[in-house]
Amino acid sequence: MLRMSTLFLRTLRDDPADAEVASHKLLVRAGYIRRISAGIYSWLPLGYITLRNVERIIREEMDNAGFQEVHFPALLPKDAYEATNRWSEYGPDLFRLQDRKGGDYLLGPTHEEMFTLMVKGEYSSYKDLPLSIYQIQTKYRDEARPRSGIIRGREFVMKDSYSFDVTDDGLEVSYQKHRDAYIKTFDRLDLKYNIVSAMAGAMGGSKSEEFLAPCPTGEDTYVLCPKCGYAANVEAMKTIVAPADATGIGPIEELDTPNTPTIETLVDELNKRFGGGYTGAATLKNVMLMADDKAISVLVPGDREVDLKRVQANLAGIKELRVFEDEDFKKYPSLVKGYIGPQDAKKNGITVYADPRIAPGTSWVTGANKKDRHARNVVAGRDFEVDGYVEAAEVRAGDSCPSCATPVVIDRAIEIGHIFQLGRKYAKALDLTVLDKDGKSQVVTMGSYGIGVSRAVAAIAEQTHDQIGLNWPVEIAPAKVHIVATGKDDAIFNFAEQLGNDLEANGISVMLDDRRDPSAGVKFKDAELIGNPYIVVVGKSFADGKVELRIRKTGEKSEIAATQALAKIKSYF
RNA sequence: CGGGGCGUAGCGUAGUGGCUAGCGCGCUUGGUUUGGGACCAAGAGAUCGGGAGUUCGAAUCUCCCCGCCCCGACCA
Repeated sequence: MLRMSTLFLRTLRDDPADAEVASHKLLVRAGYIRRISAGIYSWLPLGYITLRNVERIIREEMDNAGFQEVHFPALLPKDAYEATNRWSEYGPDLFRLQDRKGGDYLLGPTHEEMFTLMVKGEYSSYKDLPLSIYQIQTKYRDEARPRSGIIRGREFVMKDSYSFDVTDDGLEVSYQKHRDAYIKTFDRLDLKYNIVSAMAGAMGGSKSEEFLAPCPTGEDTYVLCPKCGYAANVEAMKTIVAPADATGIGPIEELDTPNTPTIETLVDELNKRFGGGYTGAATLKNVMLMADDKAISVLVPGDREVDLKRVQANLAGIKELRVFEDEDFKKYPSLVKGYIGPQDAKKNGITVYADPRIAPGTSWVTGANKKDRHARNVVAGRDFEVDGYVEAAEVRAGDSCPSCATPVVIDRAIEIGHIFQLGRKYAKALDLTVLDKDGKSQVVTMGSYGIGVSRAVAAIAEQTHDQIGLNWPVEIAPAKVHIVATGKDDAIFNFAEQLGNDLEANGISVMLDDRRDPSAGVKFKDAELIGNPYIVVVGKSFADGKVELRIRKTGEKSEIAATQALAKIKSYF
């Protein structure tokens, strides 16, 4: 039983000055966490109990799914990370340090390498697979910008699992098992979430889905179809456009368009000249990009910006992608800034990628590759060829759902889980092979699956809190029942103590406010701030043999005979 | 890394060159209170982020450094 008279806890009346989001403010005010440094937090008793409750649920669901728990150090030698190139590729996000002999070490940001090596050390036969193992570990990433309290820290707790299979089909099965386990886990954590398709990105591999907990303060944006439920990360959103019929469209017509280097000026000029009807969407924008020192051109409708993240996520193997700078234009003198069109791209040897909206047969107004000149009736596939289609244009609310064409909405969320089919990248790099039935060596295929444990605490707080404080689900709260004893009558405190003991004897965790000094108001405010789901007030009506029951979530209050309290509360669980 | 803001007691803050750095919360002691963050009285608690400089005099002005927050870039 948590007795508030001795609990290591100080609640704060004011919001901390360095907190912006609700979970951060409330977790600090209610005495769950304290900041140590940017993105690094300590857990006080209430916070640590809550964190362990979340861990417990995750652990139970992983164990139920047949995954086995192991544990790695956070402090690791660099060797394995050199084999997969991540010692250099991970860049400044990696916490690096040296031992007294000058040997290089790191604080693990994620543990694919170590798990791969662990399995390599023990197993060498197809008969041993499939295997899924996991750990709950503190991870370290020297984030460029930690933010939002515990939502994005430099030290955080993660549950990471890894699956090992011989075949692609086996990987698919392991992946589905994890997906199912995640659904059970997040349901038990009482989180609202969407499963969205994502891009595998830096982790390598193919299929990937994110579990996103919708929340206005979340830092991920994703696309959601209100009708069919299609959900996708913005990078992974697909654009479906039917090819157009260009048979009636006349030949290219070059126009004298002085001083129209931007889409706005061009549209104004076109409308002046042709009596209206032109919008930015009718123009074709040629955005020049540098992709790892290679110049590429990306075509998007003029009313949309290029989303670099989408381009990068959809073009395999590009490490760095940036827009052209003046220096780059100097290297390509034939490109007339503001008047570039795709018609001459072949001459310039530039690879042209187009957003799917630039479908074959669509007709555009675009640059004529001469200063102050544009061209209209420029038809894709007739007047220019594209080397490839790539999702490039920014995604907007109202864009068509790729599966049912309903206008989608864009929502914000916290990423609480991410599951990947990694494939053989790590196994190959670290030479994890098993012998198959025929005695032939096979490279193992892997999946990797993460849940942000400490982040989940914040996400739950974000989704459940209200104006007056935290408001935990029963399984997460520091205690299921919060007993508030008010007044100064010893009989009240004795009864509260007895009720607490009885509840605990029945397996119901209790926090007891047995402080003698604070006024009733202070105790009520604290109870509400701390956010345990059931509050029992033993106070002024105790003289009439009654106590008050409150349900934190609904605000519902009721009086009940003190002698009935135990039975009544037991019936809640 | 670019832009913006901030750093004064455990927390929230006032203080734009002047005397002993002020207030609220919290904390200690005594008293009065006791169902919605009580009241009275007396206290403890601050090298004003650090260093250098300007000045008769610096929390306050200048320079350098450090730290924190927000937006962006970046990021399982």
